[in-house]
Amino acid sequence: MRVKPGERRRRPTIHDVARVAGVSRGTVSRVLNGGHYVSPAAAEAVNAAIRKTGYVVNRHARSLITGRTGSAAFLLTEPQEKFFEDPNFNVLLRGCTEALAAHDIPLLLMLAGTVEEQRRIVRYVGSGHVDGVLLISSRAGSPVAEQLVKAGVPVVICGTPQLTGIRLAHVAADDRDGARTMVRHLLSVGRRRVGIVTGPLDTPGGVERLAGYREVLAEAGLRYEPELVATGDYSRDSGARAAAELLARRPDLDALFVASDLMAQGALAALADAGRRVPDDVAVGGFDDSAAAVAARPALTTVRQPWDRISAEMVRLLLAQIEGQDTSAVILPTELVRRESA
Amino acid sequence: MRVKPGERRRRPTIHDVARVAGVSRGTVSRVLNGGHYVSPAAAEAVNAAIRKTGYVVNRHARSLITGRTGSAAFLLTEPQEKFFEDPNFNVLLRGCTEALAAHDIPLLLMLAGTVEEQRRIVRYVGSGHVDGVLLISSRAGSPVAEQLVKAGVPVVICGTPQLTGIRLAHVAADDRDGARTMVRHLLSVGRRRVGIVTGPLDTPGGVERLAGYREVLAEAGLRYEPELVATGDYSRDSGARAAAELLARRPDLDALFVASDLMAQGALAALADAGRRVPDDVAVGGFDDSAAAVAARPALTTVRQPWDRISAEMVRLLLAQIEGQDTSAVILPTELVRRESA
DNA sequence: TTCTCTACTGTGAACGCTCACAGCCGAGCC
DNA sequence: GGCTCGGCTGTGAGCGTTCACAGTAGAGAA
Repeated sequence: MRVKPGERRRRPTIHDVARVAGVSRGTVSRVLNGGHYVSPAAAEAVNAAIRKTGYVVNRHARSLITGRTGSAAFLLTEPQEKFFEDPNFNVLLRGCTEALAAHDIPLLLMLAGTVEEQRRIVRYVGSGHVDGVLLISSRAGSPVAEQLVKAGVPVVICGTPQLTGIRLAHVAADDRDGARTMVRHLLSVGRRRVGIVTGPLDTPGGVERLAGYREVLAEAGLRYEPELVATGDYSRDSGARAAAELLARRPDLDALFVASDLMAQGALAALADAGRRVPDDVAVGGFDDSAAAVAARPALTTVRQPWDRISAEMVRLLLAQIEGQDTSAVILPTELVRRESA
Repeated sequence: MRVKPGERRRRPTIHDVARVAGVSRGTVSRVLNGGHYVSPAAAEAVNAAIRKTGYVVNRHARSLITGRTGSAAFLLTEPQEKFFEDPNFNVLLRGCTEALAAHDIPLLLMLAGTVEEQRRIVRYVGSGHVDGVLLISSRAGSPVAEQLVKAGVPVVICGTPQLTGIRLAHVAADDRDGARTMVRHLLSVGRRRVGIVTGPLDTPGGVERLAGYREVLAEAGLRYEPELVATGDYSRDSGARAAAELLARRPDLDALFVASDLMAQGALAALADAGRRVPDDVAVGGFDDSAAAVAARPALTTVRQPWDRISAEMVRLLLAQIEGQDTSAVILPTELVRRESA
């Protein structure tokens, strides 16, 4: 609508501003970049000229010389739906957006759910369109990370990356310790037949939480029984299915550690269907402390992942990398949140 | 991680490729842009040199001269949560992503829920970082659209924009006609006391669907009763509240037209709570034909919004605008989808 | 042979900005 | 007065591309 080909008139450049303000390009540029070494009179004239001409910097020209774009990407390498319905995701995205906003850096959400989209995005990002990438993926070691790092793009991963040849900066909660804390809690309230619904076992989070569970059983002198283990995919439905399965295998179950709040919601439903009271008959512990934990009935006792700190650390590491610093991984502690379910 | 300041070696440029391939910059550039007027031998040498050097174009340099970036934005001007839980949103996003992918254009999702973020994003987009913007907002006439258009950025809006001074390209379903179709259907199955749960009345969609409802009542010789009208905000809960309210006011209600499937889900729950059978006691019609319609019990009879065509048209208009063409608005027809609820 | 035409190639000039440098001016010090 | 020094300013170069243009060589027609 509007704007015909020819009509699209040339946007004012720094030259135009300089001419209108009666100063040189250099002075305009200095005003644009902090205003140091500029006399008040000149600064005033430049600002007036900018308003008058409607000047906006051409970021391409600027980026060409500075090598910076002033933006960052939040890259999802799995199908969007999976994330959008995940309560943790929204918290993380908001946290990262705000942390970057403090540096006046816009965050661009990019979706690369298919291999073809991944190629497109890697090419796009690799050719310099953002200063860095926050990579989100439950299978955190996806080849995308490697490709980006090889292309020289600063990358920080959320979660623990799968083992790869190169070291990858990442920020994660201490999954194993969180699981230990929860299982210890379940034992401390007198439970002995503790089942677990794990996340996918091809993800670090899935593996680590199971490992924590096993460690605590061992330390309490309890036997590890594969019969008490079922696996879900972090969705509510899978939690319900897994819980029903455990209940069928071991009707005498008296506690359940579910590796995500969303799955725990499903598990609560399955327990209710089976006529079990929570926490009286079966104590249930979740993981995440997401909105789902509070919404659940009964409200979930869970392990809090410090999403605010995770997003803050991710942004901190990314900015440091952009500055050319060497960054390392950050593992953050979790915290037990007691509610009604255990 | 890795990449120390000095270590960040200069990326190969088109010069390097030219030197390695033993040709000129011009020839390399031609290979990069379609390969016309390049001899097979030269093309081969250039491609080999690109592989050898690991060359990737610098998009800033390219954009500086072409004025294009090869990317587009999907801009949300309302809080993310609102969209992420909306089943329509995912369909629309996916459709736009795919339509643009056919042109090898990556789509960047930008969130501008707060006024401050809107400023940041408008500045970012206005300074040339994307070729065009697909603007999504229920209150489609938000100032963001005007600002972008004034900054010379191609914009296509999803939905009907509020009245503003400037004409805005947009794509929308024919809300009023869809509403008419649904209400006619409810009357055709013998209902006479038809209530309506509208969307917010400060949005075009909310207003238009109500208008369609009134038109059909008039055409059927029925009186319009404000008592039969309640307003929601497109959320499930608001649908339940509105339906309960209508039921309290008019217990003899025999049909309900709910302006979104999600609200209709809520309405179904409220009707069930009130002991009404659907469709026997009360026929219920939704709007959208989203995933919620199929998931509802009973499955919703609804009005299908052609999201696939909407996204395709949005992209078509945007690309046309980017080419400098004048584009107009597109209104697409809806379709009645009969299921169990009416 | 000469001329034209086509396919291809190289070169200089942008694009709009930042950066380094050099220069200017006036104040303060010797 | 001469010197230094700091604040401020203008200028030229260059970032890595694309684009327009000029130019070359070889094939085919006249």
